[in-house]
Amino acid sequence: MATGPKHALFEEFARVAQALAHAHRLALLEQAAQGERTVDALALAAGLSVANTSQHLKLLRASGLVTSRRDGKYVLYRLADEEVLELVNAVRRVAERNIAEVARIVGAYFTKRDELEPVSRVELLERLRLGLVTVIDVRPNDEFQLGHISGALSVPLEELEAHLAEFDPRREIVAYCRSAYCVLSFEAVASLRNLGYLVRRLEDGFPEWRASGLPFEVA
Amino acid sequence: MATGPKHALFEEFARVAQALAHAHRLALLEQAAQGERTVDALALAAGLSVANTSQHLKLLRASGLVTSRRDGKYVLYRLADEEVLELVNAVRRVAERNIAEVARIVGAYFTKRDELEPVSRVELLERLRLGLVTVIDVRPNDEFQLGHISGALSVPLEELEAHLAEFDPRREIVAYCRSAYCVLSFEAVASLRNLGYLVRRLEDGFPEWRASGLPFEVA
DNA sequence: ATGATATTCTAGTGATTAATTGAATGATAG
DNA sequence: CTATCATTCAATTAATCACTAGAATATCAT
Repeated sequence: MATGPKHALFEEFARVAQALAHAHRLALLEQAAQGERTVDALALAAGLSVANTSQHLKLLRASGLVTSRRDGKYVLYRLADEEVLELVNAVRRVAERNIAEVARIVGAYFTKRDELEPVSRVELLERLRLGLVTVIDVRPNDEFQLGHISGALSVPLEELEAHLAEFDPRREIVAYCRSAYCVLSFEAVASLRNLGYLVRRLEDGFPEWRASGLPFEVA
Repeated sequence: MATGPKHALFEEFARVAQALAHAHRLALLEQAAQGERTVDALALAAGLSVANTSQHLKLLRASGLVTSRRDGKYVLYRLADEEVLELVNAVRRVAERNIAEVARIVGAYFTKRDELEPVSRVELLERLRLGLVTVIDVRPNDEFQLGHISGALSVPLEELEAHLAEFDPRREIVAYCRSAYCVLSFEAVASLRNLGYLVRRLEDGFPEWRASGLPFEVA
């Protein structure tokens, strides 16, 4: 119907939105936000076949959401830029606020495991500076190595019990993960609370910490 | 494939993105961002049949992007909240930055009409305060009446020539419109430049001005 | 109540498009 | 040359989608 430059632009914007409009692609974006990942790693993390993952990544790249580079045998994908992280979080916020089903899922699963407010990035930074807190990264270790909050311990959720000795029971623990609703940190908080630890979650995840310009380390 | 609460949330987020993934719905959102509009007005503005508009609006409402209320014979739609405006703008920014086709359209059409940087909201506010500038709202008058920048003149693009007498040739003119790539303000700037006026565009549009908490008037 | 106006719903249609897979093809390292 | 990693191709299946027409519903004016 309508033509003209504005309509043409809207069609392009719609393509970007379309790229976001699939649960698998959102999962891939969450992974890619952690750092550069191979197609294989992304496929594994998302539970998809490599071919299918490659197709989805192709679409994400065409829509400007991810970029790739070849490194030897591997092709590494990552978010195109931090705007993409903001975009995905904007979708999340709108859904949280305006869709009843989201509130239901969050209420039924997540708040059951952690009814406390998460720690804000600013607050964590301050408490880190004062040496008041133990920060644990509950993602798998390979994601930790791609980048993590400075001073954090790598404590993959499956190995939580093996690391208990490292925790000072009198210091508060802050657990973080990939993103706002990454299951791992909720599980970690629930387990550690049961064991009597004082523990909270960090708001959002590592990508948001890094995008905020806060101190992080690689490897 | 994957289940669990996270996947369920991703499916909900994908539904929100899906709602954005159509040029007509983006056009409807742009209209709804100006203020409360009737279905009829939205249909007219988007060039769609009323029935079709109603269907799209239903989808937008189910995805939490717009809300509606009945006022007598009419049903009025508006954006659910300002997060939605941010979401749409986040899509726009990602597309601008990462899609070559968008850069091509913008370069081919828009920068031809106005190669100057737009005036920022902060700058306009300051120059308004100092009385240095004439602000013109080039949207149709009904949108002006739904809300406009305090002190702005209603100068619908079609009536531009009839309003020339109101402009002091020595004062700079700032034109604004619905959104970042609203054609009207680009056309207005091009026409007024040809007539020798000093004129620039405001960045983004009225909805962003209002969402920033800057002074506006209704009626 | 009745007619006029505004919006939504139902159902259907035709077209388009999307997701996925397995096999074939490319690219790279050793 | 072979193994590994990734992409592409071809094909299948499924889905969904945009849109319309006409009926149905809601409200207002008289």
